[in-house]
Amino acid sequence: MSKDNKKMVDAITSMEEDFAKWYTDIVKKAELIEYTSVKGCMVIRPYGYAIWENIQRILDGMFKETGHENVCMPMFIPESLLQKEKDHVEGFAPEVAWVTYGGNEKLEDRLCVRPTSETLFCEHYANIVHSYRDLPKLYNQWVSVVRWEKTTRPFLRSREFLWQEGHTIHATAEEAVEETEKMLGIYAKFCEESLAMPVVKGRKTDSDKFAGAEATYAIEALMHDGKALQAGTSHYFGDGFAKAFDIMYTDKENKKVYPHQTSWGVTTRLIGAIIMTHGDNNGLVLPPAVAPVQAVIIPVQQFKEGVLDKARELEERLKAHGIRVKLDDSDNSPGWKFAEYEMKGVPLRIELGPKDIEQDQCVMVTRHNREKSFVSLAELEKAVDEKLKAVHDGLYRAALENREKRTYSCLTMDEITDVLEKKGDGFIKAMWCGDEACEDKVKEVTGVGSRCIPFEQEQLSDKCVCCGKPAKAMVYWGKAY
RNA sequence: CGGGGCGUAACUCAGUUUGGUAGAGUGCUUGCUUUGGGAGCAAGAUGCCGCAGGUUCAAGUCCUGUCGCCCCGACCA
Repeated sequence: MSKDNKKMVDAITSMEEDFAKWYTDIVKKAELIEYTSVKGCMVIRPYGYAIWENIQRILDGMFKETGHENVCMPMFIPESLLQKEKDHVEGFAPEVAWVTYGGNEKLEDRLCVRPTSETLFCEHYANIVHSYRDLPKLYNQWVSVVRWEKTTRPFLRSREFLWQEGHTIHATAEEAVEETEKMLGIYAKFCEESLAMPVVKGRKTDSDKFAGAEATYAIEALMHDGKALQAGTSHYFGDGFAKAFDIMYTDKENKKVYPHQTSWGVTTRLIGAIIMTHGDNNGLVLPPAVAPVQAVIIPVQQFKEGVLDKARELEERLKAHGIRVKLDDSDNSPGWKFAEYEMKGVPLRIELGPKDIEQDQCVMVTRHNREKSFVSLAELEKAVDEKLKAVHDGLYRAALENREKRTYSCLTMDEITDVLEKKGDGFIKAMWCGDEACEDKVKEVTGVGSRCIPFEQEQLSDKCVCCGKPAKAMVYWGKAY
């Protein structure tokens, strides 16, 4: 390990020592969350919430650009409504929280706290969709949902979590399929362009489908420890929900027909993905697009005449340039501040002391590689733009490299076991016959489950890795969060 | 839901074996000196020892119960 990369912050457990502890250390020390007295329910603190706000702002813009409108559904679903689609209720019933009393009165029809809102949207669509002229409806909502998880982890699996859920309804199957794919594409684009996180786009196997869906698509990312994380999903429902909820419209030929639906979502889990994709042993590393603070200015010998004034001048210039900038003029030592903002993952640090002012320059250090450079103050704005872009590109490249380094092609079960043992966790590419029994067996024998059937297929062989019968598709396998 | 760990100051933890005045480091407050990688000295403030019962002259410590959290597995965004 080079001098430039050595661990400067002792407060964080190193990821090689204990990845899980490293993760929780970061989440706490970077002040993203605080635990509460209810298991699995966390306080998202200002710094953590600001990341979510940036994610929201960018994604919401992308949704609006593609014609979606925001709505807000109630948080309660009567049990009778949840029951209407058989697969859906079977999938979610084990993890819903129930409201059984209203004040002192026991409720006749108990209410579940929404674990997802398909049923609510369906009830509503049944009321407002009557003619082909009413279609499509492209709705989205930003809300929290509750799923009573047994084991919980901040951002990755909490009992209440924030998300957006898009719910659309279309005249034709083709249109709905197109929507499903389009939204998956938007998620992938967002992950790559805003989170600097490469993802694999693909379809889930039938056993992994959303409860009630005809097809589920997902983007899968590989974390630093070689485990896979589902970063977003998009579902095609066909007309299954429409039939269950009796949603019909009159088409151009004056015939009553069923519409076709989709739903898609990403959650605050994305914050967990950012941590585990880019973070290092000095703390969080944030992609510039969603960093609450993109550049921090740290004055050195700030008590000396003119230093703070100059620092404020830089702050104003960068603000005017549209940079989210913070000047830390607290009386902590510069060294303390360096460590603090590294822990918090601020992409760019700008140091300014008497020596710099004398030479009309400042020092810039990029968080991901700690590269230091001297920049003439005349070029401040231009340099910041370049550095932030360099951080984004550097993060993306490193994440992609990690994924490629940890992606292995295997032709037999023994090869899978062998690779996992010798190289550690990662993505395993292997052929599959399409039989669920084989999928289960791979998981049982090797420990890796199917992540997705990627859109970008490769013909590794013509035989299933498990049974040897003709293969239908190449599948990405991995251990998952 | 199974396995493991833990609840004592804001944080990390010692003290529980063998009952006897509630502790340390960090942080916090104030002052002075410092400032280019978590500064130094001095003075201060901070505790229903998770909760409820019990045993005892006496419980952080022993007994019974209970609540909660963290980690690892199976399931899930």
